[in-house]
Amino acid sequence: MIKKTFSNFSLAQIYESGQCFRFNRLDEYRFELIAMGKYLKLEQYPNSTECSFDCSETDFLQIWKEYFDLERNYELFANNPAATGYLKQAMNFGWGIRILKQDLWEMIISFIISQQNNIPRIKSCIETLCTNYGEKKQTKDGKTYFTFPSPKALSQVTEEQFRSLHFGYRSPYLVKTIQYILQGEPDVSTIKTLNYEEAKKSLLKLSGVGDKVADCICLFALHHFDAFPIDTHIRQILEQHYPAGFPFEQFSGYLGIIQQYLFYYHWKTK
DNA sequence: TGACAGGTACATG
DNA sequence: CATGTACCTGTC
Repeated sequence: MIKKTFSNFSLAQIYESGQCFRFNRLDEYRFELIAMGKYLKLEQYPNSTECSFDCSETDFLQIWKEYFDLERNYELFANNPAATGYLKQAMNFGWGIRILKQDLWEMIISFIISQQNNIPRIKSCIETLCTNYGEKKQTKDGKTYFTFPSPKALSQVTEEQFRSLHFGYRSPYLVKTIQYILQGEPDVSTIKTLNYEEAKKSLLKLSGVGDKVADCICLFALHHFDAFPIDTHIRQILEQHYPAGFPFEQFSGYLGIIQQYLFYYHWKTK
């Protein structure tokens, strides 16, 4: 266990913000995460700035520091004078949210599954994928877990098989997208080098990826902070609280974080 | 029972 | 281009 201290960092809020589907709560202050081929246990007592990572110092520095976006100063955003009213409340409420930097391939598949779907079912679908097609591994405590399946592993799955695993109408989207990516059209490693607009354009070529899913992928995998995914919740917020229009231009460079504050606040207070 | 859940593809005008 | 609609499935 290594312990680190941060400001603007809350495991509970990150967990509840719903950006990661393989982040689970074990009890009030303990969480588990399966990501980047690893199993990570985390602990943070309520209202504590200290967080424990059950991993080596090397893994912390090479993987988790970037994954949890720990180098970024989230305080700066709160000091924007344009942050007033509902947004100000949302920022104060979600003070500990970080934008995770998750695996691109995993986010493409996960957010295709996420459409017209609720979080428990999204999670269950993804776990089904992992247990059926992921790599079986063991933690140092002997606990079994499954990594997120590779493109090659998923290329064997037919539409009928996806349907039998309860993916519903998303099944053909998955089959096509997996095929496109395996053929390198678009090329996933190239997408990582593109700017926001180009990356989004590229992602929109995939089947089952529309405006909202593309923005989620841009934000949660590529860290394009100008991506502002508009889903049903955000649409409601904009209609209710910003009928004259939301001042997007005031938050250039961190619109994605603003989106998460708004989403989380609305989600938790609905 | 039917609406709804972090939408998208496809068909029309 | 903009609007309308079908679509799997589980839960309340």
